[in-house]
Amino acid sequence: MKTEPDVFSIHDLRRKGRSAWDGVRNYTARNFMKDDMAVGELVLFYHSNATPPGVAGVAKVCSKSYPDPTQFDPKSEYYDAKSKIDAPRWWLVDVEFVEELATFLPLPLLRETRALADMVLLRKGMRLSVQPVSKPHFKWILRAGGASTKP
DNA sequence: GCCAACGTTGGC
DNA sequence: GCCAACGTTGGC
Repeated sequence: MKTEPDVFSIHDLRRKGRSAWDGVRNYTARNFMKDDMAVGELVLFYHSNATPPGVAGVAKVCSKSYPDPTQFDPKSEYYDAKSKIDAPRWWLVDVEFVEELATFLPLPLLRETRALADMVLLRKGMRLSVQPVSKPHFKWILRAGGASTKP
């Protein structure tokens, strides 16, 4: 899951403990949250639009998917007038803090790592803010980042 | 700040 | 259903 650290960083998640992953307004990313993420599943926490960008930590899915409440709030920047209470367009999950990586893994390092050559994150033009990570890639990142989390 | 890549919108 | 125009993401 990608987030801009200026907006919401791994430290913000550690401080809050858990957070609703609201504001996602891309259908493909939404579908992953709505249909594919199970409670207890581990998540890589990626800092985008940072210098450098990279994987900063580990989180965990801690709710089933439910409609993103910000879509119904006219005062929210994520308000969607086309969304109806009985037919929500946008869904999310809650995530909880697991750990910050002992070693931040910057994007250039990931790019030069052969074991990650076919990682979704590294594909040309990939912009999805919620995307799948294969088990081998996940394990490599936990190990390289000095994580204590077991996959 | 630039711009490539991609997604969405809306006219037809 | 097509596709041009536009908006957004996000690395650099």
